[in-house]
Amino acid sequence: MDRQIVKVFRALADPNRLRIVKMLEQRELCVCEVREVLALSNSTVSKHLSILHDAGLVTQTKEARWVNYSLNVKSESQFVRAIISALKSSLLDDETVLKDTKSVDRVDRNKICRV
Amino acid sequence: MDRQIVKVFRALADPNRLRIVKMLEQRELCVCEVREVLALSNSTVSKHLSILHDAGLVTQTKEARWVNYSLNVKSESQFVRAIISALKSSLLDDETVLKDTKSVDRVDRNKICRV
DNA sequence: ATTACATTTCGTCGATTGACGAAATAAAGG
DNA sequence: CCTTTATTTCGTCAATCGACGAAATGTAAT
Repeated sequence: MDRQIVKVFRALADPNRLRIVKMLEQRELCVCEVREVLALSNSTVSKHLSILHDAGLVTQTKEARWVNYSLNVKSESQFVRAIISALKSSLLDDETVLKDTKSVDRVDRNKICRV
Repeated sequence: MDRQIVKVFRALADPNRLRIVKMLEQRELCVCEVREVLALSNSTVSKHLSILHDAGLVTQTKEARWVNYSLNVKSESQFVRAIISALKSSLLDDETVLKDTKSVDRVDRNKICRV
């Protein structure tokens, strides 16, 4: 059984990781920005992003002190692209997602990192 | 957070339930036919199908002694349809799925139900 | 070189999940 | 009506998972 596909579904089977993916539809984020919006600990957020990365749903790049995470919209995997696309048109009026969207607009790593 | 979407991902986060969905792409099946192919207990299979049904991925109809399960390709939910479609074009050369496909062709409730 | 900062990893805990066998349920078949 | 059959539900167990704080790591900034 193809472990990658199971990993994708597992990655998205958690509400907080779904929220992260919806946030990353908006823009690239670092761990502490995600932490700020989700109100979880740094370690928990880091673990969530690691799971999403391992599933191939997000990419990570280093920029100064920050590791930036982006949605992997150009994945080699057609399956991953199809899932990301399906999610893009979903949860559009979900209350939690809408609230997160506003928070993503406001959050600024230069004001909040460290803790 | 929309519980239905989480349910869909959770439902598909288990390898055996993925196998069931791929089997149902072929044809409608009853519990004992799925049991035969997956080599799991009746109760486990029943539970798996219940989870898939609750997520909106499969439909169930009663026919004589049997409850038949089918893939919900005409779901009201565009999201569910997109996921089913994404899976349709995935796992096409997966060894386990290919083996299951052959077994589905052979399995016959009139010869195997009961335990 | 040292310090500061952002992230990752580790260990622990309580909750959840997939497996099973037994019991219960639904209803077809005789 | 009674028996048989197929399925569902229940209870238990071991494994996994998401949360946390602390420790470790990587490296930019000074």
